[in-house]
Parts: sequence; C-alpha cells; structure tokens
Amino acid sequence: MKASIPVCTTCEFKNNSLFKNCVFQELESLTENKCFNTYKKGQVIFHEGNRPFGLFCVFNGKVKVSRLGSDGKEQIIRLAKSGDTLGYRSLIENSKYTASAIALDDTEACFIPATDFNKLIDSNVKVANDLMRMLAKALGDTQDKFIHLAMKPVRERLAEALLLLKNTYQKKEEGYFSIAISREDLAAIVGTAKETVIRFLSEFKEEGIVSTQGSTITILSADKLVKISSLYD
Amino acid sequence: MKASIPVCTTCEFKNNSLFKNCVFQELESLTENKCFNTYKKGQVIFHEGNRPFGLFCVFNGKVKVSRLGSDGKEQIIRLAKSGDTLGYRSLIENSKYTASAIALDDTEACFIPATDFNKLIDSNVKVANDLMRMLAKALGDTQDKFIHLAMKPVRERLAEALLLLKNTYQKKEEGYFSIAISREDLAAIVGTAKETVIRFLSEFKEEGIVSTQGSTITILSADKLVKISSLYD
DNA sequence: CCGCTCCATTGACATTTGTCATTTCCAAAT
DNA sequence: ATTTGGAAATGACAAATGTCAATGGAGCGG
Repeated sequence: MKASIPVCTTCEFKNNSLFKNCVFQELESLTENKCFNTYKKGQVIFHEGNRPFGLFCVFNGKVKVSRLGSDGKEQIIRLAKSGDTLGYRSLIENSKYTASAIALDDTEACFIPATDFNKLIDSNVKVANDLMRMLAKALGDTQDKFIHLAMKPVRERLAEALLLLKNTYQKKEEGYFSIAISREDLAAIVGTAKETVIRFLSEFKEEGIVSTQGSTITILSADKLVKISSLYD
Repeated sequence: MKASIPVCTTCEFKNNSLFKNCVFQELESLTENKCFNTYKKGQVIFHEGNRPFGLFCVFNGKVKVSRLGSDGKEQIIRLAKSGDTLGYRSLIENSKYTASAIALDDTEACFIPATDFNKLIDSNVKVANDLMRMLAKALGDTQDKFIHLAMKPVRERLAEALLLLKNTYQKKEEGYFSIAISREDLAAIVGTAKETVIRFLSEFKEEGIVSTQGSTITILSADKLVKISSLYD
C-alpha cells in the first residue's frame, strides 16, 4: 500500500525541522504546492552541478550528501534523516549544487519550490532566524569535520563516524544500534580507503566494540568509541 | 603618529563589508559604541573557549583563525583581511568561540558590542540577508577545504594555499605578490607538517614558480600554481 | 662587528595509509 | 540445495607523509 502525500500541518517531524516556527497557514500553503517523491536506495535526489529549483525535506529514509573527485573517490559531507532539509545552501547562494544527494536507503522526500521557500523566509522572521542558525550550526559542524580530518588518524575518525551514524539514525529506545552500510560509504564518511576502514573495523571487533554481520555493523560499546574518537580533543 | 579611531561612515572598506547595506544613521550608531584595538603580530584577538561579547571587524593587518589540537598542532581555518568580520558564527549560535583569532601582522580592528550588532540585524533586513549569504558562502568555502583536504595531496593543497594568500592579501596593481609567512603557519593552512611544506616549496623554487628570501615568499607564476592545484578538480 | 637565537632547510628514517591482488563470505536467484 | 555475483576481508607491497636530528642563514641586540 502506497502512503499518501504527507501534510505539513500534521507532519510528525514538523517540530524538529526548519518549519517549527511556521504558523498553521504557512504550513498549509507549503503543502499546497509541494511535490512528494520516492527514491530507491542508491538513487540520486539531486546532482552536483545542477541548478536548484527548490528545497528537499526528507520524510523517511537516509540520505548522503557527497562530492565526487575526478579520480572517482567520493567524500560524504553530510548525512540526512527525517525532517532534515537538503539543498538550502545553494538556494540561499543562488548557485548550483556543489554536491549530490543520494538515498542510502529507500527514501521519501517532499520538494518545496524555491518561490514558496523564499516567500516563507521573507515573510516570517522567525523562520529566517532559524535558517540562519541552521547555517551557523552547519558551518560549525563542517569546521569540526575539517579539523578532525586534519588532526586525527583514521582509527579515531572511524570511531567518530560510527558515533555519527548512531547519533543520526538511532531510534529512541533501540537497544544496541545497528546499521547496514557498505564499507565504501563508511570510508567516504571517514575520508579514507575501503580497506583501511575494514582493517580498523576488524580491530574494533577484536576489542569487542562492534560486531558485524555482512554489511551490518552493531555498536556494542559506544563508550569505548567515544574514548577512541576523542583521544586528541 | 597614532591613527585616530576609524569612523564607519567614511571607512574605506565599508562597501566590501557586512555593513555595505547599512544606512548612514546605522553606521553612525555603530561608530558610537565601538572600540578600536591594535594588536601586535602574534597577539591573540580572541581565544577558543571564551564567550564572545561582540563582533570584530578588521581595519588593517592580517589575521588567522585557527584551532589547536591537544598535541599542539595548529590548523588554520580562515584568513581575514581589512573589512572582514570575525566571530560572527559564535555570536549567531550564541556559543563560545570554537577557534582563536591571532594577528599575523600588526593589526587594527574595531569591536562592535553584541547588543549593537543584534539590534542592527534585527532592524535591517538587508544586512540580515547579507549575513545569511555570508554564512552560506563560508559554509561552501569550508566544505571545499574539507573536500580538498580529503582528496588532494599536499603538493596541490600547498599550491592552493599560496593562491589563497595571493587572492586574499594582494594589493591592486602590485606586480609579483610577496608575503612574509612562517613555514609553520603555511603548514597550518595546508594541514601538514612544516618540513613537508618546505620540501614542496623547494620543488616550486626549482621549477621557477616561486622564490623565497628568508620567510618571504614571492609568487612568480600564479598560472602554474593554478594548474598544480586543480589537477584533481 | 660579533654572537645569539630563531627559523628555514636538508637528510635519514619510521609510520601511516593507499593500492592491488586474492580469498572468503553472504545473500539472492535459480 | 546450488550457483553465482558482489561485497567483505586479508595479505603483500608501494607511496606519501610525519618525525627526529643536524646544519645553515638571516636578523637582532649588544
């Protein structure tokens, strides 16, 4: 059974999103013009170099935002989950996408046309301020990643990446956190080679910090990962 | 002879700054409450971990914004010049500084109290929008640096760093661009070790791309640096 | 001008990480 | 259950970069 198009006014992620300070009527008019799209695992949501025509808001699933080097190496910039918005930076700068968004799982997302989005932030100061804070936070996060890439060895960055996955995608009241992720994607988060990830994952397994089954990784001791990841903080 | 406090309404960097869309009266009231500070080369303007009380606007000189790892290794996040603002991200997020700002040369900067700054962006939508675009641009720039750090070898990043220095600090109509910068600072921009920088600089010298004299580096062929830096773009 | 100190430079070597080739394992389809 | 394709895992090696130690040069204060 196909789900019907989600309505912004009743969206369960409304209060964790950029739209938490919208009034009822604003949410109604967002709903009116938006599109609802579904993406299979691996499908491209938007592509580096293209011009943005609006904003994506993830409803369901997992999304990676990444850039591809000319040698084919991929670097993941951000992970997105339900309620997260995609493509806002390019929209604000009025520039082309500098990264691509790709579904890591089957994903559903709403698309809000640029005109509606711009109207909203021009008319609602609270939302504009939230957007500003969102940018500031994204900038801080990216600076952190930059610093860690420059200063921490792979083992520590891998621990950090696993914690990032947990913090981003763990459901409430889930016991041990598990996620199915290819070693290639994991390497693209960490900024290293697939084989290097596998080696350190094996170490973590021997130390009882994680277990794996196929591509699924289960975190057995987040505490130890925290310790490993912050050795140089 | 000591220069007097610069007046925002007549500041020569006004139109290249965040305040380019301020009306005359707004600039006047900024001038009223601001402080003017001078910093010797190497002096700290603000320090990681401290709470921001306002915004710095560089009047003269060169500033690095950087973070220090626990092992003492420094990574430079940003270079600032006349007209640039420092510390806006922490102010927006209402959080502590996550990096320090240090004068690379003798530097003069104005300090605008947080209340004045907040008043300004609350009352002037244009300035608020400029600030938003500034954040978006900073985010894009930082993502670029992150990607390059992950994908490019040191030689290319060094070429890029030299171009960044030139683009940031070259005066108009200057012939060859020269800058006095310690190898340590250069390494902190590139994200590598001092010795590694020196080695590649020596290569560049042999290839006639740069020349050095003491700590001063002169760029003889920016074109070649562009080619080197973008091998992987 | 001399000596001192800091920094640039260079060399030798260790370590980390990337690359390539091979094997093993899992999971889906027949 | 068997086959088969792709991904995970492992091993061997190469390349890039970091680290440590030693040398040399430039600028500064006496």
